[in-house]
Amino acid sequence: MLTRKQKELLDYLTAHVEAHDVPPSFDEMRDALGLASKSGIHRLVSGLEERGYIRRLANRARAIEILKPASGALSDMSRAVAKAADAVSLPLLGRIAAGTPIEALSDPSNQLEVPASMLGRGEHFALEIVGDSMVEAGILEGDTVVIERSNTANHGEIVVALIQKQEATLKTLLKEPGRVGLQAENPRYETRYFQTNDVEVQGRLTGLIRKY
Amino acid sequence: MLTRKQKELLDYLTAHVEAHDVPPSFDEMRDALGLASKSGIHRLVSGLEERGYIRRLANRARAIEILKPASGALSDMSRAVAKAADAVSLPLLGRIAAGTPIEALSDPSNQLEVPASMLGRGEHFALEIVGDSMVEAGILEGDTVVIERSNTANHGEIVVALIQKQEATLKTLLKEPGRVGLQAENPRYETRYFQTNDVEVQGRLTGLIRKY
DNA sequence: ATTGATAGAACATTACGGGAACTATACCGG
DNA sequence: CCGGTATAGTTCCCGTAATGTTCTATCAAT
Repeated sequence: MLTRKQKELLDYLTAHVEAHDVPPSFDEMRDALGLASKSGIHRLVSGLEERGYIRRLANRARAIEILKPASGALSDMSRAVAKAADAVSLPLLGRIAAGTPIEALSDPSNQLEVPASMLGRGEHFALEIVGDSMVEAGILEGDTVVIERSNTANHGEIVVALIQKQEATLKTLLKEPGRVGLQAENPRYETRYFQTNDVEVQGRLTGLIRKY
Repeated sequence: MLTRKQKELLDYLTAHVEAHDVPPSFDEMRDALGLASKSGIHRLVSGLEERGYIRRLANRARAIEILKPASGALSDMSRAVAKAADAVSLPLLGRIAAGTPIEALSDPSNQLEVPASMLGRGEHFALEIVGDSMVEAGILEGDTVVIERSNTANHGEIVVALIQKQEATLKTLLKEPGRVGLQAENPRYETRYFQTNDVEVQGRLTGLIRKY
């Protein structure tokens, strides 16, 4: 319902009221959002009012009342604590390699903590890398990759592909007319080509985590 | 009640709002469903509105409100669990490359969320990689490395080393009698050797995070 | 041919940023 | 109460980018 900037302002408003019991002035909002002019703030405030998140009195200083607080807002005290919890737990589904299907590992205890910033939209899961077929792309054996579930991908993206409904592998996707290629990032492996129907994209690579 | 595509879009909408607190734009929806044009999205959105699953303001960016969330959203095995997990916020101190000192970047806003499991006991910080001197170790330009502050390290470990109190670099540490070597993991760079006193270990590599 | 579903592009509208002029309110001293 | 002044809020302009809407072409299936 809100644009990014509107949400940003609402977050700030909520936090400011919690901290000071008084809504901020336009200039304070301008500084808080890093703008150089108040006019932009005015528009954002109008947008929030239009959408019913705040109510205000015209021409009155600091006359903003918050009707629907920002959902993610926390009080200043709890913010410091909660800052450490901005991560998400993903299911570690198993291991993946060239040539073998994903070992099912639906043990629910296998969860991986992932920084929330690594996630895009949609559903994600994690896989542990086996083998060296992607070393040239900086993906080593033992690394954990974060996959965003998706049944489409663009040419050149690294994807989890299911070949003929049997073999799952992490490769660079090559979309060509009438066929698709799965390219290993290692000169010792050859690119394999398949009929478009034989390759099913299960997800695309979103992040990588390695522990030393 | 819904077509397959409509349900797919509603699932995505629900997930996006849950994750970002902000509805997606038409372009984001287009990408998420793997379409090449926004016109299809427009029709799906209209369908959802007509059937009462969402409400929206005409001509307003991201002005979609979900009335009936997708119920099956949680059923998928690979859905991200939106619960807080143990993570820690580390200061992103700057960037590091072979040959240049760390660019000071003490902007406190540059914080990186890191899964707690990646950390050891001591103090940690993060650095962004510049250059390709460690590609053979799977460390690429743009990656973020997690460093545990330490002034000692073992032979063969990858460390942040300060050379002659001037130049900071990420290299493999070679401890030899009477001297130390700093080895790039790239055949195009030579291993450099220094007097033991000229090389100061600032920390050792603990983890690596990459976002695609 | 007809229908349905996109792709593609053109077009319209909104969002956002900076700047400045202007108005309204609060406050202060006479 | 009055004027002066500082603070706060409003409105307009411009320009650019992002976003939303609409139309036509295309293609596949019937």
